Amino acid sequence: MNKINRKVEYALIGLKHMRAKQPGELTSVKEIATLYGVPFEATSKVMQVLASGGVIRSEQGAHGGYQVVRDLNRVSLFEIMEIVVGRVEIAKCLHEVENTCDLKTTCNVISPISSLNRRLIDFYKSLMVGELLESRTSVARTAEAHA
Amino acid sequence: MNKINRKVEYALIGLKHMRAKQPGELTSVKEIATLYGVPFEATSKVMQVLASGGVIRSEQGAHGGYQVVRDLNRVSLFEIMEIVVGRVEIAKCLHEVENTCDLKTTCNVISPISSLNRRLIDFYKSLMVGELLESRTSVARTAEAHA
DNA sequence: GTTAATCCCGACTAAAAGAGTCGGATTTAA
DNA sequence: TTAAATCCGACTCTTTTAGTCGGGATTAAC
Repeated sequence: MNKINRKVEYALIGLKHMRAKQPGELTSVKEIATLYGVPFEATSKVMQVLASGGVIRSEQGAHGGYQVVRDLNRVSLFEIMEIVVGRVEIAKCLHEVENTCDLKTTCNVISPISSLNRRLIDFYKSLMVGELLESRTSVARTAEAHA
Repeated sequence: MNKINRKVEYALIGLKHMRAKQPGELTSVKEIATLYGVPFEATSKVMQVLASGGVIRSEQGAHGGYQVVRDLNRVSLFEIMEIVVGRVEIAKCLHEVENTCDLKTTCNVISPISSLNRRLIDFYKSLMVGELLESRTSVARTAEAHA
């Protein structure tokens, strides 16, 4: 529970890497995959989604690649999560469309859960990716060699 | 992703129900199960865990049941989650014991992720169950009949 | 002391979500 | 034309989540 999605992780890895580049410089998925040891196809798909979400842009063809186009200090983790994994919702009963929870009429915690959901979203919205990627905690037990 | 565990949900349902009772009054799992339509066995197990965690206490035998023993305004959601689902950790690479992430040496986002994890924990720690269970949001689209 | 209601506990099965792979298509610099 | 890259859908494998089952232990009521 509460585990961060692998996709979000790949997104962060990619964003952190691309962010350090010169303006206009492109990064291929291959570059990211070999450098950080992440699976090529999976990472590739995440980049595509980030591109369609407008956070990065792609250039096709040989010598193509990706590049960050938005100011990551103004992109929240919430936005990344919505782009990469879809709706950020803590419980099924909050889902408008396919309302799958069958406790609806009897449940006594819809309000608390929906409240929790709102606060969690606020938390993620307040967290800017740029700032997050800069964090350098002393607790990281293993070196971040390529940072 | 980010979905709240069913177990946590049952815990909240049970706690909210028991909290409204007279001091000393016991609640059986059957009562909760029939009232809110939650599965008996699953809910039962959650209550046992909550009891072993010291949030509620159990009385065995006929006319037995559970009862809240701690001030829920001083019990954080973090505590409940740790009791009910175990370690609150956002990524495998943060897990000391079974360190399953194989990107460790190359990963460039350990610090950000561990930072995120800490903030999320702080968020959950700051959220008191008592206060949460009182929330009555206007957005709850379906009535909470038995509240 | 028997019964019925309750908590207690481990093992099991089924369903859903997560993670990754594969095949092939499209685009474009060289 | 070729090679390097993005693009995309379908598929499998694994892990997690959710729930069930069978039986055991405790205790109030009769």
